[in-house]
Amino acid sequence: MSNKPPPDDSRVEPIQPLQRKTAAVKRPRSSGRATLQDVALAAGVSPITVSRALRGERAVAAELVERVQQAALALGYVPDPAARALASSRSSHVAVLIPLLSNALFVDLLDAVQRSLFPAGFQTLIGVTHYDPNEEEALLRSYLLHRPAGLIVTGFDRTPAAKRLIDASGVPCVHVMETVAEPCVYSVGFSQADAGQAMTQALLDQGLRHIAFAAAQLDPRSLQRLDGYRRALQAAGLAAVLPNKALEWLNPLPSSLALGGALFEQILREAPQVDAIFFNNDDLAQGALLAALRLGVRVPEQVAVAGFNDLTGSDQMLPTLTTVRTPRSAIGREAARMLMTLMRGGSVTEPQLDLGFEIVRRGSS
Amino acid sequence: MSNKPPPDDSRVEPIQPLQRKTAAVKRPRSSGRATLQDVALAAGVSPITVSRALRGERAVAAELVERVQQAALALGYVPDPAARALASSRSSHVAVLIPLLSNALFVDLLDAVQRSLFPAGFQTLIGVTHYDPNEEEALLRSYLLHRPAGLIVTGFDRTPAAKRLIDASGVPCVHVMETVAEPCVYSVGFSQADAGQAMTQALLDQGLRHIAFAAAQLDPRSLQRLDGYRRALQAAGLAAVLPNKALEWLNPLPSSLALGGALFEQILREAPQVDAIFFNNDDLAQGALLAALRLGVRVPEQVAVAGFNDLTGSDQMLPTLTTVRTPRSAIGREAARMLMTLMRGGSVTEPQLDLGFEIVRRGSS
DNA sequence: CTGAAAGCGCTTACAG
DNA sequence: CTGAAAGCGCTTACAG
Repeated sequence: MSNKPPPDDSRVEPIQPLQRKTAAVKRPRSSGRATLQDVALAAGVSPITVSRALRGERAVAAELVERVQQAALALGYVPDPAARALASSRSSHVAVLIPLLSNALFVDLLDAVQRSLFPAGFQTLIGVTHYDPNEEEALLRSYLLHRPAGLIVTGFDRTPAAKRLIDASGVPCVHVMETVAEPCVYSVGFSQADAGQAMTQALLDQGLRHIAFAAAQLDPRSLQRLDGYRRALQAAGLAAVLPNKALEWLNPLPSSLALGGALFEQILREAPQVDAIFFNNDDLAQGALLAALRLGVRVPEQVAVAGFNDLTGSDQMLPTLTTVRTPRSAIGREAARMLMTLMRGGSVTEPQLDLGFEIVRRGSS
Repeated sequence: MSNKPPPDDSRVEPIQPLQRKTAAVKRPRSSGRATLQDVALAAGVSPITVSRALRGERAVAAELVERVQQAALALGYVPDPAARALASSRSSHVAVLIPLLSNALFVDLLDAVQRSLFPAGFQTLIGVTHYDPNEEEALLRSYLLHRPAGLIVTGFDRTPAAKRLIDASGVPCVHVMETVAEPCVYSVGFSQADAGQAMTQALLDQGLRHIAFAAAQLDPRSLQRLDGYRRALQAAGLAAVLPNKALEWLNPLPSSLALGGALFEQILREAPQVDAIFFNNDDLAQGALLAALRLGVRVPEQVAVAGFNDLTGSDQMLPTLTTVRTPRSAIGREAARMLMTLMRGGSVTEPQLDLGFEIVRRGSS
């Protein structure tokens, strides 16, 4: 645990003059940690061989690998991430860009990513974009300076400059939450539009006919769900009966329980014929259910309510909330797995991974 | 190459002009980014001066600073974090260790930390300990290898080994959520015990006498709140009337709406004399309010309910939830500020920063 | 399959 | 106040 022996620079000093106890002379800058050099010395090989043996790169004689690993273990050697990053111009960081930390959806995603990446030796750098492409571009610019080993970004809605930054960096990148059929683009998610359509269809199948769609934030994925909603109405021949617009409440404010309650009241007031409301996110729907309790509106008898994502608490509401369960944990896990393959230089058999969704019918519809 | 390589070991060669200017025939490994060198060349100074001018370290002639900054700007120079970390054995990362990502409390904290640190050029590395000191120790071990510039950890409950790791690393460390009066320990938080006592006292002041305390997770801060609860009862002379134990429901499971509902039912069943329940976290209390609706128990007439933290949604419940508002965003912001002072080598005037709390009386009590 | 050399882009430590 | 030298601990690129 003491300082490692000074490097054996056989200087030109055959005759060692007095032992000038070099107390302050040449203080080592080293951190005291075992280095590649130390392991090499102990194993009786060159540092490069140690490097290769430990990384499992190229062919190294099995016997040497064994010896190196033993030495590394004995010395408690752990590679220095900074040195490695400098030499290879690639760090052990994975930057993850998500819109928001206050939406449980992304927290679940993040948690899953982290759980997969950390044990593999990757550190997660989290960037919050607040749904703003310009903020995302700035984050990207900043994180790319750190030469991340990989990148996970949310969706496909970004500035052209941001796209160029990603491409030019050559850093492997996986897109999450949506999938898109484009060559050389990796994505893990599900079809937001199909999910929106399926939920709407489920309400239609119950015999509901005046189905409103209420969304907040209005990010790209919200609008895709809206598309799905419209498709379902159209397919049911209802789009002609009532102009869609009359049944769509689109609010750009951030999603919240309070906003959901406000939207609920507004819809009942402005469109009393509505017999179901499909909220674009569970927090809105939960807020609506609470508002219904407050107002004495009976759900689902008077109006049915459905949400999206199956967030925590939705199964506790009164009534329990019908919703679309989205596989964000699986998305995080699979995205991490795909990214690791890419970072290793491997090839991915299924570059567009669709993990689907599930309609969860509960008490509110 | 053409030059004869010098004798393998510098045996005895005091005289050696040695002008091995290796021509740059080789392919450059450089990334193409502007380097310190480039800026130095452009500004007509040495690289060290550029380094110092840009970091604002030591005294550099104002005129040179100006010139260097211009050159850096013109070349779009941005320091390489890896090189900087390797040379200085200190990265631009700040590791933040929190128990959970699924508790909104910590998400708020994290968000505030990130907002303060990122603009100052620090990257946040997030570690989730799941309330497990051993997991925390492992994370610490791993993150410390990256030579973080700073550390933010939650509370004071950690393994002795983890404490030693922090101390030995010499990395500035700020503790959040609690404060403790110990020399050389930096903390930003509030008194969890005082908050527990104040909430209990507020219920007592309303004339409630059979106040139950219900907690999940049972992490150190939960238990401190329990202490405060006991102090309040004792001060009111109620501890003697009823043995405390009969009014305490302590469940080690993770906090959740569902668990809150279950605890609520259990308490009403097992202790019908209870006229108020103080839940250790808002999610439990919210679950209790939903259970009350389900069961037809009138809150607060039949039993009052109080929570802790004032999480999102508590003001939307039916009835709205009485709770303790905790300053986690301010804690994150101030912890980041304190840490930045420490990382700069500055001294902190108030090493134990108590940010207080606030009782929020609403409909449930 | 293995290694000597060079270099990644900074900062430290020492001198002047 | 400024700089030449050395070095941080790895990997790349080239040879053999």
